[in-house]
Amino acid sequence: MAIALRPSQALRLWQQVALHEVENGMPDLSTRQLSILLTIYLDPPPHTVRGLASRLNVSKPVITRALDTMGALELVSRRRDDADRRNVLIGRTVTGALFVERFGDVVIAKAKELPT
Amino acid sequence: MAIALRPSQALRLWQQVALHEVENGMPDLSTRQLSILLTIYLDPPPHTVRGLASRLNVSKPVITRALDTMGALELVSRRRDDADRRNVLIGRTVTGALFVERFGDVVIAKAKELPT
DNA sequence: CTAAATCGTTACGGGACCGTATCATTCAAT
DNA sequence: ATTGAATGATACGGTCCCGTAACGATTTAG
Repeated sequence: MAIALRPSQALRLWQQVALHEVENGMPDLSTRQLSILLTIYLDPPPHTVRGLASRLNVSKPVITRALDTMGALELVSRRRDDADRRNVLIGRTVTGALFVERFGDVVIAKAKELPT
Repeated sequence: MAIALRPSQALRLWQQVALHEVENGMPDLSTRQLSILLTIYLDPPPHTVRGLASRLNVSKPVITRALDTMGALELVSRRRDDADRRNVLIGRTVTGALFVERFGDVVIAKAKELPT
């Protein structure tokens, strides 16, 4: 079933989650980075630079740079595709899985606290 | 009443909203910037640099820089406090109000599309 | 009236990101 | 074998942001 949100609830939910992330010193990911990270963890693999770039309607260097940064944070991994060695397959990491899982828990918790 | 979200719904909602923002070329705000913007528009004024800094548990320059950037985007405004001219009062703008309102609509729309 | 405290901004060196253009590597087709 | 296309990374100049420290302006305290 679909989730029905009123405007004040939708915005308050986003604010509470964002505030929680900032207050707790989580990585200050941009909307782009977050969309890439969540796509990697939610959509079925394989994920490639070109695929993500066209999915998000951005250039390839944007994806490469985001992967550089999130790779340094160990949120995602990169490995060559043995079948076609031009491709880079983007994968999940333990750290990234924990981050995403925890993030989902924060959303759920803040949604539960929303006033009527 | 509280909103009950399952983990897959919570994460999928965030992904869909983030993807929508990126695809449509909206400003690529960081989590910090978003939390500041939403706090200005959702919490009762007055808002000051020091108040936001302590609310978010970050340093004052972080707030100043975020206000610089979002001010250039005309999402927020700054004016001196006549009562105490050390203070800067942070206010809303027409552009910012439209942005926030539209963002809320995106959240609501994506929540409505969530699979059960 | 002077000294301390407060507020927001700026300075600094360093890192991350931008868009565009170009690159090396790899594969596919002739 | 050679050409062409495709993939991801890199180079470039420029902008934004970081954390720390200092700063000017203003208010408050003694």
